[in-house]
Amino acid sequence: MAEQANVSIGTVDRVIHNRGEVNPATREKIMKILAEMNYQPNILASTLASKKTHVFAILFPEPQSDEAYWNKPITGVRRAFSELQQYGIQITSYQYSQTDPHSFEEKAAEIIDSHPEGVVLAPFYSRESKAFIAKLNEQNIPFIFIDSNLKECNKISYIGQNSFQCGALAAKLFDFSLPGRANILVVHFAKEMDNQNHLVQRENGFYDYFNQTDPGKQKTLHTLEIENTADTNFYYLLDQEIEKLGGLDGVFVTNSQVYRLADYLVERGLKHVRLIGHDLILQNVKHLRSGVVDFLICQRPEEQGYQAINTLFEHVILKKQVAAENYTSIDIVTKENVDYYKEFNLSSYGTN
Amino acid sequence: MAEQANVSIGTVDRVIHNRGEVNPATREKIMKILAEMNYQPNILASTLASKKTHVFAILFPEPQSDEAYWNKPITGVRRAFSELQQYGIQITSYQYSQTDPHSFEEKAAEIIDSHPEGVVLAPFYSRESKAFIAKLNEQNIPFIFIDSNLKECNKISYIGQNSFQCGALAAKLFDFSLPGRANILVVHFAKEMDNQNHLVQRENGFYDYFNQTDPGKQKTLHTLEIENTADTNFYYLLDQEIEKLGGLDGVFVTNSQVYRLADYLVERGLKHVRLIGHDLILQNVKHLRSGVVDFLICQRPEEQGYQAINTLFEHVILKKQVAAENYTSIDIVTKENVDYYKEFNLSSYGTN
DNA sequence: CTGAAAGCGCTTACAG
DNA sequence: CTGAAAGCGCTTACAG
Repeated sequence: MAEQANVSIGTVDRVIHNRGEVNPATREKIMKILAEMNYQPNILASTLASKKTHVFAILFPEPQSDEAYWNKPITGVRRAFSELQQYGIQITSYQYSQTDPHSFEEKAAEIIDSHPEGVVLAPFYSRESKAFIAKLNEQNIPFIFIDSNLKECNKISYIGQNSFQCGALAAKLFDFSLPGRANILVVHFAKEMDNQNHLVQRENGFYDYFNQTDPGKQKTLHTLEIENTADTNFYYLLDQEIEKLGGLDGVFVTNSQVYRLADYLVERGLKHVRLIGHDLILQNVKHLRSGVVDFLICQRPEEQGYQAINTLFEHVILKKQVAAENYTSIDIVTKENVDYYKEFNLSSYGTN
Repeated sequence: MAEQANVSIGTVDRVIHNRGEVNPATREKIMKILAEMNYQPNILASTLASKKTHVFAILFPEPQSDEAYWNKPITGVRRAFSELQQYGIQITSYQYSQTDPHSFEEKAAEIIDSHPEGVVLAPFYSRESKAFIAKLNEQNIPFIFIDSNLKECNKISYIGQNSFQCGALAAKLFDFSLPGRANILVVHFAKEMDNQNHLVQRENGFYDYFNQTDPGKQKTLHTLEIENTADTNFYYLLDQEIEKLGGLDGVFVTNSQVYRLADYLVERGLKHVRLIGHDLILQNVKHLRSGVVDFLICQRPEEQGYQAINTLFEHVILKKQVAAENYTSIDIVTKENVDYYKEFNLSSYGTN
């Protein structure tokens, strides 16, 4: 190593990790030799010697059931953990309610108190997220967004889809399969969405596609917001809407709750309606196989969880440069290829 | 560790790696304690101490150009290498000609002579591949198939698509966008394919779909084999074929050379023809963006290369159980989502 | 058949 | 400001 090439030993370490206490002259000398020999630290030896531990915190929405979407990113986090625990990585998981912004604030405060070395969060509530981010920035804790993005804050990285483009893709698929005149409904199973919300961005992409390609206004588009509760009270809303439109040819549901619309279509015997929605959850797959749902536009949530942790590791431990925006693929899933989108599933890891 | 719990030290190592020379009684005792404490070896320490090196060989077709398909799996191999070289993994790359089975045999012989600890191969020529595999089995060298599969040989794993299902998916997309009567051509840019060949399996899946769903024979299907050379002499073949069919509504090209058919359609001004093919190479993407190609059915070749090496590492070094068939996703790529299928690209690593 | 020693490339107190 | 020593959890010859 550089030590024999020059003088000291632990001094080399001091300059590599610049923990001061080094004569500028010798520092220069060592730096030069390091550069010359293109020194690459051996992380194996390094983590073996320093029995240090690095804790990351994740802050995700609580899954509404065992089959719900938000279980999947956690699976990916676990896989990353299983690979990185040998480097002393620990992960603490925090969950907030999808209907209670206050729970987000509570968990965020807990995270701040625990002083993690990095955070992965899904910024579901944008106001509360911004407050949290301000705190993280104050304390110089690096963070990564997953699933949806917030502009203009110094995140390490965003990992997720381009929501606008998801909407455009859904539009294309309707365009492809519904030639001529058609009534298409866009359904949000959510309430009070602000403009940062990625469901709104999906909607925007959808409308934009037809604005670009359908100057003759062959397609009649309409949007409906339905509160995200588990009941079937929304059926009458749809009945009304369809009557108003004078028939229905297609429905685009902007999130993973498309199965609820599928249930409705089955209940009402509306077999000819093209239905497109998002995400590969069990209930959606059932309706995809039976032909009620035509296409599911999917992300790879396990992959996203896995990548988020890995990216944090690369940034925090390996001090590598990481990409600021990591847009994941927008997958079109049909009955024919659905079997090949089953992501890995692991047994048990102690992610907490 | 177990050492103080009992007696020795290097003896524990001897039983863990069973290099004999251990009294059966003490062996039992140590085994028991190991099990009790659920001993997990520390690979970091292990690879640090034993400055061993593990060499893997890869045997892929030679890319026909800088933009050709077979560059992509190599990129994935490089990425895996960059992560695993710290564990002493080395990779030697061998390439054979896609038009000369003999070159495959030559490279295979070189690999055998080099005594690698594992092999990843694309079994392009099935007869030659079988001979190679027989040798590998003889010498107990584990191997993994990538891209296409060979049944009934004790491979560690297959990593690639289900080709039959790719064909079915292509059929579905035509079915979806060409209602009623239609003439659809299946084009192979290849010659003398045996039945193991994955292009043939794609064709089979395609025909099977319509056999299942089109009892009224609304679709007229026909297959054409065109030798895989770089010229445009095949244009007249297509002209003839179209005349015979009395018009053309769709073409399915079973491999990545769909851009050649796109060139033909542009040249002949056949704008209304639906065109579906395989794989995300530059020339195909160009035609996808311009609207000549409607859908590309894609695999993730970088991902496959990456996974192949990782799987070999897990089997050979980590002694883990690995999945025997690792079917990768069958992605539908359109103009709208193509930007999100650009896989990672790395600068330079010394894979050879 | 089984110890005990040296060393892998680093980090971490601890002397000076 | 800078050495020198001990140790991380393992492996590898080398003695007995």
